[in-house]
Amino acid sequence: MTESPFETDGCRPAPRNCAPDSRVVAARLAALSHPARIEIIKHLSASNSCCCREVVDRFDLAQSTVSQHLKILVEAGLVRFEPDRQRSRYAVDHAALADVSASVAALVNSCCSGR
Amino acid sequence: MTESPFETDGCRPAPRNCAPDSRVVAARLAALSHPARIEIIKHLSASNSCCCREVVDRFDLAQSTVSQHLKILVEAGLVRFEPDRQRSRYAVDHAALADVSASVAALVNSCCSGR
DNA sequence: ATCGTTTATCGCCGATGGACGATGACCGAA
DNA sequence: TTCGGTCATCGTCCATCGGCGATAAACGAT
Repeated sequence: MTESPFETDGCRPAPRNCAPDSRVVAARLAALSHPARIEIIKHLSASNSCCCREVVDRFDLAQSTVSQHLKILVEAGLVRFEPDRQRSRYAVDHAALADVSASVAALVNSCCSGR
Repeated sequence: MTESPFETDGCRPAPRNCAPDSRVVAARLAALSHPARIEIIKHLSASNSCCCREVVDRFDLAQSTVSQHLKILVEAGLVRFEPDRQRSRYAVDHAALADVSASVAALVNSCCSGR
């Protein structure tokens, strides 16, 4: 794979007149909308950075499943990936995470300001 | 149908050692993780309250599809529903929305504080 | 070279999501 | 009552998700 999670699309299908913004926000929230991935994010953050195996040990999920969740998080740009010898180091991208938080806050604000 | 989306569960499946919190947050984010629903939330908020038809006119989605999206938002507690004659009035629950925002912010904070 | 470990990917499967059209209920107006 | 508009629900279809085991690649150590 090349890189950016949003190069072309990678978002859910949306009706015609949806702001592109909504698609991006939705895609990021989708990455966060699974309990296992939320826990993985927490775990990564607490450990600063982890390899896949550490996460597998923590949760009782198959290694392939964890790898898949990690991939989804990386593709959403919420987690950074760096190969390290035969390991893979995964670390939370705090800026991206903060950005998601800001996006949600902005949505909520836009909803309240319009009243 | 009987009732509340969370009576027993209504959340996504989660590995054993997921904080119950994560399931609740994930469920709410799931409701927000679709571009159409985000746009619907914005529209509801801008109009203060809408009936289903108004939303259908705004987006080119079938009435049944919009109704389904609204149902999901209501079940997630993000939108309030009130029957009004033969119409249905839908309005954003700003408190609930703010709560979601707070949940995400808390997640992000917990990730940053642990460093 | 061989083994053990770690990882990503593949294929499969059941379940869910998202879209639609059709239908029937409800209600106001004619 | 009948008609038109609004709505929720049902059934269907297709795509995606989420889980798993199996496999192969990569690499360090023996």
